[in-house]
Amino acid sequence: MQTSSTASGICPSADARVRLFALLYETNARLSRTLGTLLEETCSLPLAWFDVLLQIRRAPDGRLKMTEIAEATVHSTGGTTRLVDRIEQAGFVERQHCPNDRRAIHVAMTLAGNAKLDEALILHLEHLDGHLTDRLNTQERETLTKLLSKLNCDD
Amino acid sequence: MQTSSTASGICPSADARVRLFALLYETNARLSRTLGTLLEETCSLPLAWFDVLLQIRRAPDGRLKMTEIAEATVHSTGGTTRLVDRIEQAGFVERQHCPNDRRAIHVAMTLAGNAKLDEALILHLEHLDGHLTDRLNTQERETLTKLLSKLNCDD
DNA sequence: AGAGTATAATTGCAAAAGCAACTACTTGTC
DNA sequence: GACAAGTAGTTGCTTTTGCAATTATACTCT
Repeated sequence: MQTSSTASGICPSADARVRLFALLYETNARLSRTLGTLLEETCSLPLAWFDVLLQIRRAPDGRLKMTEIAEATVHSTGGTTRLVDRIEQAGFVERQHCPNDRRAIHVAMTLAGNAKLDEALILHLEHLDGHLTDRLNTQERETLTKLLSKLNCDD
Repeated sequence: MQTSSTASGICPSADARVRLFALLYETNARLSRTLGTLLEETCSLPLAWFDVLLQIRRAPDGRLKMTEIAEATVHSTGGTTRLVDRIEQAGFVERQHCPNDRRAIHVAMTLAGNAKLDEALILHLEHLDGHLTDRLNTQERETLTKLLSKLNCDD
């Protein structure tokens, strides 16, 4: 089986690698959309906010700098500024001055943010039960995790 | 230092399923972003346009209705209308009246669209070589495809 | 055939996000 | 210590997108 060429009689749009990427793209879009709708409707929490709150909770010391949030959520720094603006305005996070570096800002969760995230995580787990756990068993989920991890490391 | 509450002792944000979803979300975001930048810079083709062109090429008869594009690309119908507007304005697709159903519209590729897609697919395959093929072997890619397919079927 | 419902696409409006320019601060070099 | 270069975050502007309302056409049931 010949590899990437084109023009040679193979149709690149049918290439297994192209289909795999498309599948990843589409699967994520579908899952994200249904989860986003669920969180929005039941919890009034946009998916992008959920993502930020989750990243902050995961951080070793419970807070992240703006650039770290941008990196973790795969947003531009400009987009992150305004995303955090909205979440802060809603009272779920707060900006704190960073003592070591006066340019930097620590973003930390508030009590309300923690409570909201707990609430959202329950919905998230229910959603995953209906879309992930019921379709892949534990072993399959572990395999998937391993494979995606390999793809996710940055160059 | 206390982990953020959650009453029961288990921290949902560390749950393997939650991490798997986050990994999918993030992996897709990263790959899409690098591909999008590449296509945009080298080929002047937004990733969303590429996706539409690819879906149309995949269609059995080389054209799709608006709703089918919306479904396939996981966009709203309103968003799709304007997305197709832009692609049409650039000359890569054209709207055709549907003889059976006067409400519906067939979207088909133009010669320029086909050429552009070919060009983009070459870049896409190069990108995949650097981000997919070099990290997962054939077997692993097949496994990943199988697992994602299970997740992708709609309810 | 006609009323009522369902479907296909579009449009107005508003929210969200990126890029590039900018400010403020830090670090490295001489 | 001062100047150059690098880094953190914000803002202006523009593009893209979704949601809800709208229009036009098709289907269904009596």
